[in-house]
Amino acid sequence: MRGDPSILHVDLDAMFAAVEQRDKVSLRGKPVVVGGLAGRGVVATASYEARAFGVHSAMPMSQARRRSPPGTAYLTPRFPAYKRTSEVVMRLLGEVSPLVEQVSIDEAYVDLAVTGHDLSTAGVTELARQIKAEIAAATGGVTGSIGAASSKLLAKIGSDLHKPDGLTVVPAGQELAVLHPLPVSRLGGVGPATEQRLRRSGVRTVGDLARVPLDDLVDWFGTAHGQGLFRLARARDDRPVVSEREAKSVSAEETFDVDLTDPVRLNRELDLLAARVAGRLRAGGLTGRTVNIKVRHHDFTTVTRAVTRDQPTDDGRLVAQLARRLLAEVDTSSGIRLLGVGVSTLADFAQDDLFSGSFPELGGLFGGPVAPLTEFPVAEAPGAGVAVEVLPAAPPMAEEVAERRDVAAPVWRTGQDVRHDEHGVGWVWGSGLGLVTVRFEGPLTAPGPVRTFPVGDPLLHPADPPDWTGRGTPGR
DNA sequence: TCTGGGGTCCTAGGACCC
DNA sequence: TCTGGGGTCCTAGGACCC
Repeated sequence: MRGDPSILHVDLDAMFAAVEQRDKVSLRGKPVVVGGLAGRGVVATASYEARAFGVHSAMPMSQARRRSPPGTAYLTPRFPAYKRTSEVVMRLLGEVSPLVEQVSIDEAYVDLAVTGHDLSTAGVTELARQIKAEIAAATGGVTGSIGAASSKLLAKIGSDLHKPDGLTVVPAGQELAVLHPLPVSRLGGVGPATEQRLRRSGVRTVGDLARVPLDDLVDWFGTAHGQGLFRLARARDDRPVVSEREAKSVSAEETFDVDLTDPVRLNRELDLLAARVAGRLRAGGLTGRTVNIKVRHHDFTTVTRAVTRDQPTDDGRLVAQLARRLLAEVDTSSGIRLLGVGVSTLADFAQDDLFSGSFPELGGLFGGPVAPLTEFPVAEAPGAGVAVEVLPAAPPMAEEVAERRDVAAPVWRTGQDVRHDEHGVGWVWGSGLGLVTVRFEGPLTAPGPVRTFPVGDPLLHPADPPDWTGRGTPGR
């Protein structure tokens, strides 16, 4: 905690609704609800006129419609417009200080300590007043509330204290006086579950929380959360303002208007989501090793599945393929309301390029760069079967051998998958390293020639993989 | 017509390695 | 041949935030 109120928290008031009211005169002074208008939509932002009727963010739209008076405007979000307004404000804040942490599209912390501004309470108050006026002028009337304090915690609480169009400066030394009367739910990180647990022990205000021993908090909430609450209740918060944070995951998900059961349809949706995620990865110059799916059942129970590969990817077809495998592990027969695809364990460079050369020596497979996808000519044994054995690189696993006489069907063993396309080219598809032995056989006769290939990584193959689904490549 | 979409962080358990 | 302990990676789930 600092000795000056040198951290600002700037929060635009009901931003989505405010932009709509700015852009359409007839909406001013009226209840405006922005969010998903379809059956399962929720409220993203309600204007203050709508909030008076009990409408708030995250409320189901159906409920918002019941609460709102006639004449309420229901609008689908126009993100590009909000983004432009956000950029105007962030640019403005960047002129106040070089250290600005944008938390979301409508919120940011500004560190004044790295500037030459007067950090007295009066000085900061005047500065915040100016910033508020500039925001309103630059955005055409969208207002922001500002809190200034000696920590992020108090700055954020301050900006919330007199919304909308509010300004609260917490003088150094006054933190506990401001904090302790507030309900615990005002602390960042205290949601419904934490609030409920605290209430069970008679804790309602931050002041109450400050009287709970550390051991109890750790008991109830675990080490990290427990210690965090202990500190926050005492206004101990030295989290720095950080301007750049690296993304940790990229994901896309969709809630369907009606629950889906058709596996073909589900797979198609998965492909679309995978393509969206991959496109955003590429746009951000990112690649990731872990592919996740999220499945929400009709009863809102949610499961996730994940698989981590050795090499990162930004290839939508590969993400889709892995996502389909993961989905195959989940029982979808009773109806799916939401499907999601994500990529995590991100690397910020495309590793593909490093290994797109020729096959390395076998020795290189063990710990070194991996080979491209292994191809083998199925046509070498026309009209015959092909036996494929996949031997993992690690000797202890060598007894796990996948064997299959018909490579048209997938082989599921040791994470490997064998296919062939209509051109008579077989593919080994998997993330493991090792050797694949292909034995070409005549029908019901003695084994034919045996060839051994290093198993590489499909991601690294420069050519388009074949369409294993038989339904065409997921389109864009 | 209850419950969006994009994220972050934490925990717990198991595998694996030394 | 009764078995320890720490570190790391991975997966699944949950709480939380805007």
